[in-house]
Amino acid sequence: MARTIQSLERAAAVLRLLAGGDRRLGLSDIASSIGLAKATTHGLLRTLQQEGFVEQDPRSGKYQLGAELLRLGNSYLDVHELRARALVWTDDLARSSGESAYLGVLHQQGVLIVHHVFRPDDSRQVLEVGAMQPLHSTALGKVLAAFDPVARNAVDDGELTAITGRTLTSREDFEREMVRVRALGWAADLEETWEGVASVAAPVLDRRRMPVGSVAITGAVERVVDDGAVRPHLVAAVRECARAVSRDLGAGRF
Amino acid sequence: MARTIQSLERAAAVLRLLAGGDRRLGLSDIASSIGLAKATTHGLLRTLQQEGFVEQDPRSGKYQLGAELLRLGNSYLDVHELRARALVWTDDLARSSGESAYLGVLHQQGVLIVHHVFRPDDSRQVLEVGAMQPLHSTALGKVLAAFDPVARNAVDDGELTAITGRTLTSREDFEREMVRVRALGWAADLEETWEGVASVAAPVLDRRRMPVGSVAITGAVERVVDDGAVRPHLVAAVRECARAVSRDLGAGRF
DNA sequence: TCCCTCGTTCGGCAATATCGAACAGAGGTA
DNA sequence: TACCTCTGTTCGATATTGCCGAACGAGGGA
Repeated sequence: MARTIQSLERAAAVLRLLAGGDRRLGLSDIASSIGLAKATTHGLLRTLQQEGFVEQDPRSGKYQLGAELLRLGNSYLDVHELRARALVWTDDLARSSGESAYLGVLHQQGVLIVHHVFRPDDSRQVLEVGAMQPLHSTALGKVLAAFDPVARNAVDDGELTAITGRTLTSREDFEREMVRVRALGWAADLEETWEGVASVAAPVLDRRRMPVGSVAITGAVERVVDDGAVRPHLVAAVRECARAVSRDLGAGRF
Repeated sequence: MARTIQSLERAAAVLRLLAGGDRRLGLSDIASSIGLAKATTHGLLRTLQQEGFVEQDPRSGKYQLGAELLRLGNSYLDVHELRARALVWTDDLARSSGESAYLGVLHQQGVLIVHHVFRPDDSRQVLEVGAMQPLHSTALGKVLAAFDPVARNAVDDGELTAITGRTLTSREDFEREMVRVRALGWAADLEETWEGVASVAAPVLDRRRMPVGSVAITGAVERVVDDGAVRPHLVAAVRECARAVSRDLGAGRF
């Protein structure tokens, strides 16, 4: 992994900057943020615009992400093998549990949601595919951190930021939780990421029994938790779904 | 729009190639498809991989799109002003019409779906956000082609490929349809894209009354069409939704 | 086993991206 | 209105940078 193409790295930095700042950015802001000359940044933006990766508001001249990224992101989902295998199983999981189901994979320092099945009722829900969630506070993330050394390293290198009052923030508590997750084979998030929301997750393993993602259900804490503990039938449903997907991927029987 | 950065254009071509071919591609295939030396292509792929835009299967060495694209595509949706304004209105549209609702924008030679509300029942549905649909056969596309000169040019430059037996394939028929859509202010797709499926769409206009997208509902032809014509209350619902979104964008009253 | 093809690395050439400075135009201020 | 200060954009010279041909090692198929 030696020589990389400078202009591509810089273009990627521009895209990531535009993805971070939640509204349009001006050329000068972008140039100074990345630390490049205005003319250089303009060249990058001009090309990215021609390719559809960024768009420019003709009125203000400011730049934002382009539609081509949405199209390519969708193509990524089409190719995603894990997601394809998990489609039917997560659908069943949402149906049988009555809660919304998620499929996540490790990406950079977080969990990337690659599939999301709405809770089977008429409530208004937003799709979270493509969104990132923290590793240390969510059930999806804990499972990955417990079984995937790469994910664990990402947690160790980062901060255990407190998102709610219940988020585990000390390294000792988190390590204890990791031991527990490994022993049980599943993880829970009891209002550690969102107030009033709990979730349960289990790992998906490939043919070499390495974790490639995790499956979870998420719902109001009153429905998911009973008397301080996650309802056993929900745990069983999540674990069975994860096992089914793993089996589809070629993992041996358990 | 003069000088563009060569390596960026080539990297974009690689990504587009990977998005087109629906499975993993080898380095040699990619290099010969784009018409570059293997070493050059490898440099592009190496950088794209480091940035997360492509991933390499360690077993076969083949390349596919990367997760970062999904994340960036999701960020694009977050910034999308039209989509943000349309969220509540399309939700109401799906609810009142009982069919699934779509919001599309012109992108390259097609319609890019930027929002999709499921039909309010328990049926299994796949989310189509990020997918592309043809301009000349869908209601979403016809509306754009009728009111947006850029979209019309895209249709004129392309082929009127027959997707079903009912797709309009002659330039004369299509021009007549355009006149009709402009006169009515809405468009229909009666099994011209999918067998057994019909849809109705109306344009969303910005403050300068230029079309920036279109809103549609789609459903089984038996439910949408009655005696050869689209049910009037569905047309009214779609047009009202489009007007509401347009008003939110600052378009004057009608 | 051989052999072909794969992905990868290396090094020299020159095409290419970079940068500073100057340009035009919009927005705001006095 | 006139000024001024930002904006995004273009231009041209420099040498840095990415490009390509060829060679390498490994894997799979016959």
